Amino acid sequence: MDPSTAEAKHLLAFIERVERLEEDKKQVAEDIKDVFAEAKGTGYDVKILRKIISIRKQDKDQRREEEEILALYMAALGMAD
Amino acid sequence: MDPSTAEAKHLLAFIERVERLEEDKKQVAEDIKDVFAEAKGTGYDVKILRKIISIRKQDKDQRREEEEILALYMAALGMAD
Amino acid sequence: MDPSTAEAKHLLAFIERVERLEEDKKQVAEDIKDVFAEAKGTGYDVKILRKIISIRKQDKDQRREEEEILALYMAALGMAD
Amino acid sequence: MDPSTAEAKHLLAFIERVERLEEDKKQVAEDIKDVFAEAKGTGYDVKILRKIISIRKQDKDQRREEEEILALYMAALGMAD
DNA sequence: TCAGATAAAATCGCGC
DNA sequence: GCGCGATTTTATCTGA
Repeated sequence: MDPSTAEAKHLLAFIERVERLEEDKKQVAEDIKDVFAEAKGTGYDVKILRKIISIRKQDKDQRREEEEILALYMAALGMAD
Repeated sequence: MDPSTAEAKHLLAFIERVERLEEDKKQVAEDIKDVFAEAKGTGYDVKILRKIISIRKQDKDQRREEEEILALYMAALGMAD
Repeated sequence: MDPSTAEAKHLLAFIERVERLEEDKKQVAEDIKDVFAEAKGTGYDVKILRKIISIRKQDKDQRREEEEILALYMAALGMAD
Repeated sequence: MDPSTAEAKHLLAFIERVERLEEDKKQVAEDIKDVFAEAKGTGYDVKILRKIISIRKQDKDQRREEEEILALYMAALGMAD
């Protein structure tokens, strides 16, 4: 594709937007690692921290799922939510 | 590879074992679909069934995770479990 | 829902049938992993094994499709197959 | 653990920092999906876009690696880079 | 540094 | 046909 066409520029714009966002994501992932490293330096057991976070996440997910099934039940019973 | 060598036969044996197991897996997946189809025919809402199953699974996972973190805590405290 | 009603028992029966089948499926999936692990221990490259299996699967699908097309032609020509 | 202790607050602070960062990461991931969705709406084939991005990433990694090798050679030859 | 475990992406397939 | 969910593959990460 001729890179000077408007078409090519349009395409490149999308690609570069994604690439920038992926850079951001990578950066955030590194920030998370840094926090764990800092916690470890303060004496915390990283494995336990991860497990706590995982359980808290499951709690949240479970609550969300329960709300969803409630909505499904209400829809099945013809009730607005 | 010459398919008459012992090497080739050995390789083929692994491949065919996997292929048979994948057939089994596919069969089980179809059985599951059949059960949902039957439930639907009996008047159940398949989406709700799936959601219930999903929540029950989360319950089980959560219980398992809680046991794991308990074990981690006990290990951290130097207690056998 | 009152879990003692026939309705609830009926529902639970479906759910438990699916759960049992999902257990089976999980078990078969683990068996497949075990075979790959064994092959790996024998010196095979698992990634390549997977590739071979995938290609064989494609071949089979293609052959099946060609047979179906052949059957269609034969039917169109009024020939039994 | 008594959640009112300084210790518990300290722990919670780490956990919440990680949780916030994970929220951020999730948000960025969604932004990426949005860009792809927009590109799709403009007529692009998302699969191809992903392929292009993947190739560009490989190129970049390769270029970086080549620069590193070059630096190694130059260092081995006693040349500053 | 590597294997094993874990998590993330991409692809596939179903149901709506 | 399109989103959504499930599955599979790929990448990342941790512990030995």
